[in-house]
Amino acid sequence: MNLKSANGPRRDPHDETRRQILEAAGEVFAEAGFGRATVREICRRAGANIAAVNYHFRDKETLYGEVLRDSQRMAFEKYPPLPGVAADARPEEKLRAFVRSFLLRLFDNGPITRFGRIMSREMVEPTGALDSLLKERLRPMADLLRGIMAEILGRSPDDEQVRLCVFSVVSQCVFYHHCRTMISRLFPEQRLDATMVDRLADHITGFSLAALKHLPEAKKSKSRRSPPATRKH
Amino acid sequence: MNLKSANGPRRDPHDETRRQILEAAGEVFAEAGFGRATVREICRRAGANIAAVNYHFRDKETLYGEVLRDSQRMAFEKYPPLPGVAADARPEEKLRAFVRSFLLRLFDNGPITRFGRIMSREMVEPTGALDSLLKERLRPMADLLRGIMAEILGRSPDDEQVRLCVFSVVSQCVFYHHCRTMISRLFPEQRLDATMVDRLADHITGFSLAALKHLPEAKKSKSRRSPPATRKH
DNA sequence: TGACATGTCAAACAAATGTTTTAATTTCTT
DNA sequence: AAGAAATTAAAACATTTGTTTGACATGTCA
Repeated sequence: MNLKSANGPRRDPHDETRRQILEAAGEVFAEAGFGRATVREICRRAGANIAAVNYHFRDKETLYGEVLRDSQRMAFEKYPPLPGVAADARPEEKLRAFVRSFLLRLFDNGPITRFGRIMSREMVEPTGALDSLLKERLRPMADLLRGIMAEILGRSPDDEQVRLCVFSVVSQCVFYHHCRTMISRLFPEQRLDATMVDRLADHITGFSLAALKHLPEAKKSKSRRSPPATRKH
Repeated sequence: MNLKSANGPRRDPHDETRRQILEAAGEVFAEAGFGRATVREICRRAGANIAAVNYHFRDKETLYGEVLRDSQRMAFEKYPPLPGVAADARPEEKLRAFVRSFLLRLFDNGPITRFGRIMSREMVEPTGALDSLLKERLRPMADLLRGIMAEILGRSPDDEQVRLCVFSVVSQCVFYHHCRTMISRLFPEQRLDATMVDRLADHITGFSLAALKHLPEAKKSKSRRSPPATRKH
């Protein structure tokens, strides 16, 4: 009888091969994407046999799922959405922290970069591994930002303008990472790494807050929010 | 001697197979990307033999290049960057037209959709076919928008803030198309098709112009820190 | 008509890939 | 230490892929 196929291999603390495969898979998937990545290359970098992937993980797809889960967890552990921001802080401050963390999550050097790389590909051709990530991480993130935006605008989180403004902020955050090859070619003077994060965060929050404060008035659909002025003055 | 490999096959006007392969290849490349697309599927949809791709085009890669060139030409013929805008029009009006055309180019129904789909993939994993497109189309577009933005801001086109604002506008345009699978899942109420283009264009231009008009004054080359947000250092 | 270029087709080729198999080896338990 | 379980290793398997080959068909023009 084959225990592996039923319960998977034992998770010994000294299971080194499995860990190294996960590490190597992170690199390869981030560089080549799921389709172009090969288990042979993963095993080569892990110093393991070709059969190791199918033994320690069920198949390539399951391995990919674990890689995505792992890199996502690392990224959000190091860069939570609102690091050290008081719950009652001004929404403008929350927005700035949110944008900064977002950018850092994408431009951090080291293994965390994988998360951004893999996510970029998931946007274009999503895999099944995206579903759980969406529920666990992305939806709470979206709700959080929607709440911040609603507070700044003095509107309901379900308002259409709030949703569009969420898009406007998020789009600026993902753009620099997602389109970085195009940016580098069209604007070689634009640096795109962790050292630029603060400057980019300054611009994005400055640009967005200027827009949010002076947006042309649109009809409020179902405004159920009382304090209309979180204004500074 | 084989003339095909030297000069390519004759371009007879009644060369139907070649045209149908180009058409089918457009579909398949847009749906699956260069890597996942197979010449067998392309030939099947074109009703042609498997050898047809290598006969009429040199190989899969050359075919991809012609598809990209074709779809790009169609997209910009139907939606030029500034359709019917006078050269001396106000920059705000130019910006609105630019954004609208940008969105239409991505969300047009029909064969033009392919351009957006293929470009999305080129962002994540660029191929050699991107180079010529970049020089011919994208750089002029970028320069055009940079000029508009410089005029609105009253700054030099080479100013860093101008560049960052270009990014802020372009990012909002590409976002809805590039991240449409994510948007659909997180915000099912958000429609994403040609019927939404006008509304999206209104929001993007409104948001961006509000920001541009009320941007906090930045020095020419130094970043600024306005709010009392820094806690760590 | 007959040579010739051009296009089409079925088949095969060569390389790559995920996975499985089967045996050897290591590790753990008793 | 002995047997069982877990892990590793080499090889092979089954597909899929882009590409090529060689035969055949078709149209053109002397």
